[in-house]
Amino acid sequence: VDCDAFFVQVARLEDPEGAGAHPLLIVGGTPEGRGVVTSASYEARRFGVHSAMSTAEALRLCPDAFVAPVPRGACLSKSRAIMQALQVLSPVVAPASIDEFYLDVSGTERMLHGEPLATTARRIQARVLEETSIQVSIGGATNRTLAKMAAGRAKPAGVRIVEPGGEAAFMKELALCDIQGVGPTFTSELAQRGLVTVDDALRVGDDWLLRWFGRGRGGWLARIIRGIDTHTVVPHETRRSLSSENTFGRNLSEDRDVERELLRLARSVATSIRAEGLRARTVTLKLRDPDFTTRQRSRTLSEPIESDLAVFNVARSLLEDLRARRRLPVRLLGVALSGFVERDVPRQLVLFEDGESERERDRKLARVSDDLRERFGSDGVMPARLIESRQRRGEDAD
DNA sequence: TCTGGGGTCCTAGGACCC
DNA sequence: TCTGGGGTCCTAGGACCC
Repeated sequence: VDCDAFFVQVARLEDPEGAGAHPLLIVGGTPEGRGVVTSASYEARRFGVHSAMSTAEALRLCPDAFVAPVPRGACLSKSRAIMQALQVLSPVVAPASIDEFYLDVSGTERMLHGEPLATTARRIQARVLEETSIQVSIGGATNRTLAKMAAGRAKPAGVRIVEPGGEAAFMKELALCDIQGVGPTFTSELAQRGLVTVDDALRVGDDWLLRWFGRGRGGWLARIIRGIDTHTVVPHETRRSLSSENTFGRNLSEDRDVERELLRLARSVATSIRAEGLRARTVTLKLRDPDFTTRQRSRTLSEPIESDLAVFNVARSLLEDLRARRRLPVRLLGVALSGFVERDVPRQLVLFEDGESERERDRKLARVSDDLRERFGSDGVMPARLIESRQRRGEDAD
């Protein structure tokens, strides 16, 4: 189940007079043309506008377009609402991203008196629209990757079913770059060997695919071009990482500003993992220089952490490492956490404090401030240095 | 007024262990 | 009178997806 131009639909629901009133709509970036397109209306796409393109370029192609910011919070809650609607309709639902969901409906044939899958799909589609006002397209197949590609071919507002046994015939319609998992790099490597369509790859034979692209990629390709895919729909996949990053309006050159933004990001990711009841062992810092060079550095601790302070301290030390190698103004900063442990698992006793291990005091402070923010809003409590920076900007800070 | 912010998975090399 | 074979964990980078 794949939402049609999800961000565009949500932006329109959120702002009917603005985004909702403009057929030519770009979501993402600013009207001045900074940033990139997250999603564009189908009308705007006719001008060649597509997601990930810079908004400046999109506006050159489609000068009359209305530019709306990404309604991030509304998208998240809408996504959850769709998830809930789907869970009523299908025994197994797995979200694949904010706007796509896989449903395993095998075993429901008897309950549905053997109705065709397309009929079930139409009903799900109508139901989601009714409950969430979001229009979706649905693809059906005997495996996940084909269902996804079928949904893509059904857009907008369509249903496409690949019947059992029809997998290979469906794949023959496609170019290799249409296959999910074949991106720009693989596409051009394939083209260098003269392979553009699925038919080309079938003709050349598995031996050559394996020889040219290796056991991993070549073997995967040989299977997928016949419609063979072994992914199953697993309902509750556990989170692997959680991150927060920001590209600044202008590059930061003052160390003080860089540290302050790092503190914001560290607080944001740490707050999120606490909300999910997790602790993390690995902290990754991401840094983008003005020339768009992107560098990362990560550190895995012997003990998992969850407090703002511990995450910030590790991130700051990683930042120092990176900035020691190349010290330029900062375009982007990001902090990611991974290597999660459930908070409820008992903690290993720390034998040697290494200066980066978290103290009970830090955890308590973090949880108390979570509580205060829940009761008094996100500004209910914050580090002094963030308050100072607001005061300098003349904002109210009670 | 080029180039966002989330993610997942894979690979390769090195440290380290038995 | 050189340096096996098996494994895990970690880091960094990259491809890919929405």
